[in-house]
Amino acid sequence: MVAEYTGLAAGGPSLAERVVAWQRQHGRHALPWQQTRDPYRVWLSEIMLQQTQVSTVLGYYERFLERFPDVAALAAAPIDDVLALWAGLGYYSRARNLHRCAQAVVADHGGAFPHNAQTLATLPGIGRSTAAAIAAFCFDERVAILDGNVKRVLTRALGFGDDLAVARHEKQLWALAEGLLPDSEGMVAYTQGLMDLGATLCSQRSPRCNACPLGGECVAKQQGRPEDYPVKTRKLKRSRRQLVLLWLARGDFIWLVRRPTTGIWAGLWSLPEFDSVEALEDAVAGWPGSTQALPTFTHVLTHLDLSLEPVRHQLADGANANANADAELGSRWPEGQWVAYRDLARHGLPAPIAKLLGRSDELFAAQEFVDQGEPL
DNA sequence: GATCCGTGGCA
DNA sequence: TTGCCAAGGAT
Repeated sequence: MVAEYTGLAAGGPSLAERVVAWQRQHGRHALPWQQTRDPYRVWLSEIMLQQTQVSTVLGYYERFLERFPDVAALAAAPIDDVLALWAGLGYYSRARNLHRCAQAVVADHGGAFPHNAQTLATLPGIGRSTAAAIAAFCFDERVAILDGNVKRVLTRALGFGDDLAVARHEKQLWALAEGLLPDSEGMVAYTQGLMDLGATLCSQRSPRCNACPLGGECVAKQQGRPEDYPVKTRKLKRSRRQLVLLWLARGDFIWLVRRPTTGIWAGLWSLPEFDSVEALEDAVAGWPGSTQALPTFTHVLTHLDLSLEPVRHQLADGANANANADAELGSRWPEGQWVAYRDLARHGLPAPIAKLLGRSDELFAAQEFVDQGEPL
């Protein structure tokens, strides 16, 4: 059931007019990706910002542009270079799709991004909302976005109380969003303004309705319960998974393997993973050197609590032993390689793995206490 | 349609 | 401690 946005019935400024005027005066204008209408830069920002907050993206965006200044440079780069710059941002399929998209733009579109949302949405990693954002920002196309911010703003303004977990209802909201669009001249400010409203005033928990340009026209504010929107039933049951990891070191080098192309951290470099501590111990039993269990720690994902159990094995020196070890390692992990600690940043590592390896001094210190029989 | 895919911040 | 989720998309 949709209560009507009352500004329309009252003959006052339309929702779009209010949002456009507010954005131009009070919205955000200094974000790095707002200084341009270059589709490459806008596209990069939109992909990085998917399910990711602005403050997190800022540093990644600048580093990425410095290394890949245009779509041709990105398309020509090795995927490992892309993943290395994406490491820590999460949702790594975005990085792989980003790379594939750049290559498609070069190969299929003459090196230029398509100028309309419909064609943009055919490219890897660009869905309906992202395509619309690029088309609106770069080409003034009259097309609606519907991300988390806009869902919140529109459901509140319209009093749209139907469950967005139901596809039919979300489709209805898309249609409503399209019906609210201003003329093309206002598309940039309108699109940006909806997101600015959702990110600043119209927040999830404590919306600042007093400062909102929609004022008393907002149905949710009239009802006095803006926090009740949007309605979205969720059954997020978090599961647990155990990761037994082998930190295999030899001198200043560490053995890294490429993770499978599917599943968590797909395609990134990480430590060899085992099904159990026993399986890991069986594998290293015949290798020269010393084995130490490191402290277990938890890494929390949206749907998953990961329990990471790292075991460190320091391979002893010795030409014969090293040759045998390398042969077995190469056989067991064909895509593995010895990486110098100083070169770790050149590899895309999952955040908890980078954190683990970066805390080596701390962990080794803790381990020494264990060796001496002292409590941690 | 339901599930999967990261990380960090916040209450 | 736990839940929630942010400029979503692919399968």
